[in-house]
Amino acid sequence: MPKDNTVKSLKRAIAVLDCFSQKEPELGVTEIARKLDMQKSTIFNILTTFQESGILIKNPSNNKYQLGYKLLHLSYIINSGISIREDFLPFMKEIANATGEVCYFGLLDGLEVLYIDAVYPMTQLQARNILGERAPLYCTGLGKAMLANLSEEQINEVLSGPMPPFTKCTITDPDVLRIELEEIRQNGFAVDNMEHEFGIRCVAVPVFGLSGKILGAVSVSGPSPRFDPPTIVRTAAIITEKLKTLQRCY
Amino acid sequence: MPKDNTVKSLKRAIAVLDCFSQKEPELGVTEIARKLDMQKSTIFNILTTFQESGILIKNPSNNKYQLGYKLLHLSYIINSGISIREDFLPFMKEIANATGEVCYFGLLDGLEVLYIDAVYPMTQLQARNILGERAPLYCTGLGKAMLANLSEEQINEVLSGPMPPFTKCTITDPDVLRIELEEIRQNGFAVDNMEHEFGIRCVAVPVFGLSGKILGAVSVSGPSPRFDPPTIVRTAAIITEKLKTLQRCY
DNA sequence: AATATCTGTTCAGTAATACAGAACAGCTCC
DNA sequence: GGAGCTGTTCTGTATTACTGAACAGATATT
Repeated sequence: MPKDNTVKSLKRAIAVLDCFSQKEPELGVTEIARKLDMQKSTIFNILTTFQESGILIKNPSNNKYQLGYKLLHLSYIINSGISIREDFLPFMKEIANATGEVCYFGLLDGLEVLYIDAVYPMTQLQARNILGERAPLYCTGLGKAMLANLSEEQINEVLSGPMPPFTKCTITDPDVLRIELEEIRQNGFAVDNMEHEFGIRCVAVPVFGLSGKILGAVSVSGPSPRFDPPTIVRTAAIITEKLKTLQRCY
Repeated sequence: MPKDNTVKSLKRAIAVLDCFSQKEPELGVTEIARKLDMQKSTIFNILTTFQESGILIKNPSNNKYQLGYKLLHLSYIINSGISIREDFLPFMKEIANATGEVCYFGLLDGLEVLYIDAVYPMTQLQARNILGERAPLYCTGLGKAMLANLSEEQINEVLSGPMPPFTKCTITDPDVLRIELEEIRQNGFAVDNMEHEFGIRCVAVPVFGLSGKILGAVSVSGPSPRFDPPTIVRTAAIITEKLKTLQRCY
């Protein structure tokens, strides 16, 4: 039996943190205990510790917990360290203004899309912050652009996992997706045809690091009526062209 | 000996997280062990566990660790839950445009300022994101506006703690600060006279919750030449006036 | 209004495990 | 080539985290 060098009680505590989501931002002791199939008292001790340190906040009115401001601060430290974010910002502004649509930039994190930034064209109002949002690889433009450039092994892992349909356009058949991934590699861009959000089409171009490995992707998305096939091809060309002008060091 | 209901190994792990800062975003095993006066192997196990779960990332080139993207995601969940943020946004835009200077909004978190948002006037380019940044209470406009409205006990705690000077204008004498806090209470606004950043003046107005407790503050700041005493008073009046129009539910 | 059934909380004993400490390995710099 | 760093591995022991049951407070039900 090899040693695994991990602190198991810490693993349990992190599992507790992972219970919180946008849909369930507030959870109680029993709720979490049921989710993780653990003892109430165990969860209670973990929650108390997290609360004392500011990682969780306890709502006194209903005794439920939510993620605390300390996490916001930790995230700020990361954010100020993501230099790639600032490098891409002017570049994204150009794309947003050249296309007149929203431009997204996402990184590959594990086997998920991690949204880093959204830039709106001058004509649109800047909306909410999306830094830190996540989305699956199989049904988003950014995701498919990255997925197509992963190893066969990683692709299998994604395609063999659960792929719940987000809209009636979501591609849930692994074989159909495999064919599309080949097309993406040949074209150099991926298209999301309302697969993640109905009525929204999206074109995404992969971004590679200097080592040749996939880093992330840049996309432009908007209402489907404005995104007919010719527009899609033209938009992909614009992004690809602008990407070439970008000096990077990753 | 009363039970404390906390998981001590988790406390240690959180202490490890707290070692990371903007100045030291990357730390090694020995470095952390020295900081916390703990065994190297203990830190190693904690770091390994954090890394496996994505909370920390290990840089393979130098074996140092940094905060990972999972924290970014957790912070995103919080962010989308801070409704006060969106409530204040249009209001801050009005102030930024009415004064032509940057408008800040911060919450009181513990005994520190937690920056929530910065809005730049139309004439200035939006700069970096500051959500999650922190600053002390004793030497910032936002901080002093809040500090003046805390309990005597909390004020003592801040004034008796270390108050390192950020600039040559930073007020480090508790007695001088006490007099100023009284002025702030009477005037209804606080002034930061280059105490945190040299050359930058700032006017801040406190924001109270419905219960009457201090929640945070709103400030306007800019280069000192533009912020002479009459301008400061006028700016404070603008913020106060706009604040009255804000319907809140906190 | 009284009971039932949820919550969150406390506590003591035991089984698990986290940590100390030493030894090893890989690296850089003298 | 060795001396000083790193990070990593490993084992025994003492700490302590978890189990499980009992209690308390709130809410819902009858």
